[in-house]
Amino acid sequence: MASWPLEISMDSFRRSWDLQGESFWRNVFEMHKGKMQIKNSNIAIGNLEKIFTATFKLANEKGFQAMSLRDLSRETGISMGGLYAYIGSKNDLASVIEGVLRNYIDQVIGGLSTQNLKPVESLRAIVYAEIYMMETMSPWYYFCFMELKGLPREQQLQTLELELRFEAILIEAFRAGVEDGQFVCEKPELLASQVTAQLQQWHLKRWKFKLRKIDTQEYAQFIFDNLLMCLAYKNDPGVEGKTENISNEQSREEESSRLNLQA
Amino acid sequence: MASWPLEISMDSFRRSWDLQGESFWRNVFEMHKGKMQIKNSNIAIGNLEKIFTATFKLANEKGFQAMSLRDLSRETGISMGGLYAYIGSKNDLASVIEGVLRNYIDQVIGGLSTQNLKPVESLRAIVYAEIYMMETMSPWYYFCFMELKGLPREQQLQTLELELRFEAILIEAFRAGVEDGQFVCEKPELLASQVTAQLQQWHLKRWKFKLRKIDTQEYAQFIFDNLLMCLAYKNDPGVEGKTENISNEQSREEESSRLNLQA
DNA sequence: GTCTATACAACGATAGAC
DNA sequence: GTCTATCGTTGTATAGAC
Repeated sequence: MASWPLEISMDSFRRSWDLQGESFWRNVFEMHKGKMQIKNSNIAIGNLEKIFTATFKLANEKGFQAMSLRDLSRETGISMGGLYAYIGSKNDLASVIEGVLRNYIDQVIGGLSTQNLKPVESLRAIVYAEIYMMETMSPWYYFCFMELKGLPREQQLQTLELELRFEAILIEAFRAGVEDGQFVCEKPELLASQVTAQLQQWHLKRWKFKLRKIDTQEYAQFIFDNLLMCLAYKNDPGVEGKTENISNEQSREEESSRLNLQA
Repeated sequence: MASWPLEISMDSFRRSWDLQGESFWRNVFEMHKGKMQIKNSNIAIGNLEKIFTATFKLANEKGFQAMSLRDLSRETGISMGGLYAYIGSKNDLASVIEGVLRNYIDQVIGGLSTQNLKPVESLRAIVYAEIYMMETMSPWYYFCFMELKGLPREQQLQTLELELRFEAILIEAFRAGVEDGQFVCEKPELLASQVTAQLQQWHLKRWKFKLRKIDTQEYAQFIFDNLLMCLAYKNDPGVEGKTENISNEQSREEESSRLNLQA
């Protein structure tokens, strides 16, 4: 699979990682086709996308446990019996979603630590990659955060472990910068958890940023600038100062009778 | 009710706000005794505490929707029929919990804005008050965050509004400091949302801080110090520099067969 | 590969004895 | 004020026709 792009932009990230469109769903299909009865991939992929998308919509409106398979059947247009050709059980559906997301995250952050960048550039790459990843797979992240409790114990533990692994990469970048004399950092673990918290807001508090009209690029830039400030980093003016704000495409409007905390 | 204490410590906060013990539960009883059939307050208060505490335990283990009233009956030792003398319905129970917490938060942050402190001291007061509040009522906060989707639309909106109101208080303190020439702040709204995010971590990611042995005092101090750094605040050395870390009481150990993400 | 029809366990809620 | 017994509903899941 792709490695992490040197150029940092939403578009280049999407090109490198292929996180949407038909080939993305083909990947999802390949990842767990063993668990389903449908063999024809062309038919399966379309319905798989329908089922996952509908699950995100319903689970984000009222929660996965409160969502019934009758709801899911209505939303997808697939009958109750039909659904069971694609999923083993309701709980299995949630497990698969978590598995797919963690698999992708693993690949992305696996590609991060092998870079040979200077500490500042390394941090920039980490922050932007994570924000772009969360932007692209926002419903997946939100679902996994909110429904973690309902998953099997082992998946819960792996999720926590993944978060610690991500923070370890940040901490390593802090350490490298301190060694170079560029950073000052007394509590790297707390600073790393702060960065994680800010990143996760991008899917947890979408309503707030939509309300205040903050776009992806501006948010990533803010996190990065603030992180450097907390590391007491002083950059050479004009060489790699704050970059300009480039407004991205506007997010599509979606109206629904139910309050959607995610969109 | 009490006003916000000038002295900043966990103990003084608890003394001022009375957020635990019997008189706290008496307050909870008074707040919604209209909705329940039991008139004898001495009996009611004890069972009310049992019901709420058990709800937090079960909901934090598997989610409120996944928790059945039969689970709750088993955990509290009160029969199914008996429970309905204390709650109107299952959904009503969740609503009452949210209502009690928001009522207390309203009082605490209501007391914050009327203070006549210098900007730096005002921020310190806000950060510490919120952390102590979250520490004391941690299960309430966690429950309300995770179960917000399941509550009536109006309560969801009020929760979002409360969060914006809290951030408005932060932003006002930033503004006052900028006016005094003590702070530099280009994006007050984003900085405020960052502080909120960090504060909420204290109940959302308890497992992480427990693992890393971070106590309340250290965490609050870290948020405050970092906030001042993001505001480019330069303090007079020796006058109000970073305070020492005073380790608080160790949190009690709790073992359970289920993974508890909150404790 | 998709549907309708159905099994049956578990749920929230209530009535009425004590 | 608390319990046991039970109601009607809704849930997940499956069998078998097409």
